[in-house]
Amino acid sequence: MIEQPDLTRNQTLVLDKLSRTDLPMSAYTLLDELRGDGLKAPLQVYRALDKLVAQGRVHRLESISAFVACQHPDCQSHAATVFMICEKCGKVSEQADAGVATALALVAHAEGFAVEKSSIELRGACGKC
Amino acid sequence: MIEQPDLTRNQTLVLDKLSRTDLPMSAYTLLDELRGDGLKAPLQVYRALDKLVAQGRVHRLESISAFVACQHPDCQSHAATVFMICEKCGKVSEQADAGVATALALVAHAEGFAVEKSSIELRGACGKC
DNA sequence: TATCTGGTGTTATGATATAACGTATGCTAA
DNA sequence: TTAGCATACGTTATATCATAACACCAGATA
Repeated sequence: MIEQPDLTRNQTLVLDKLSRTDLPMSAYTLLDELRGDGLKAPLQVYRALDKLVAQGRVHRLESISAFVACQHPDCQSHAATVFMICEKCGKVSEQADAGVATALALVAHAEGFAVEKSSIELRGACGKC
Repeated sequence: MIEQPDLTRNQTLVLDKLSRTDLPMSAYTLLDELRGDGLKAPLQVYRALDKLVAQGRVHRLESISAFVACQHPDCQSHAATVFMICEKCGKVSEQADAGVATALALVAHAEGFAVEKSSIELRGACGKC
């Protein structure tokens, strides 16, 4: 288990905002929506996001430069998380999958590559769209 | 087979530059290195990159906002390409793997998700580092 | 010729992210 | 208690990545 420290005010604001939607948000959108709570500068948001991502409570979607709250209770325990990003409705589904993790581990091992982080993002249309 | 049209001058410059290194390059680094060849503005590079990426001759590494020349002769035929990016030496290895493709297809199918593009990037240390 | 398409060049701007600095707060150890 | 340290905060400025909008040109084609 990884320790989950208490969150600071800014971290709480950012995580709450992200948790109340199933859509990814950019750092600047977060900032705009949190101006009413006193946030004024990008760094306030980015610093909070850095911590939240490090703790695994938020994920960064590299392919769209946006952030989503983790949808899993115990995300830290998963090796490979697959994000499916719908191009139509924008919603994101997060799935941990052992088969994907195993297949990726095999590819990495064959190259002698030591994986530290992985980013697996599928773009397309979700079941509803 | 996908048709591979002749490249324009700007596209050729960009692809040649990328092909002469095994390191990924940002669009602005490419621009700087191609100023001697007459390129002056970011759009000249981005437009060339757009075409090359669409043709599969260049890949964009989402997690580092950089571009690499494709290392495969027939990349178009592969469903899932895994990029392993070394955090120490910066080199990138590109592997197409059927096991990964299959595992991802299963995850997507379980969600009813229709995949259009995939981005699979592993960060870590390569065999030499 | 007239027109269409796609590439080009250029200026300006938008979007994402970090550097650098000083301040405040809470903890720990002498 | 006080000194020192680590961490978060606030602020200004700046770096980095990417696109909008417009005019021009060259080749294809009807």
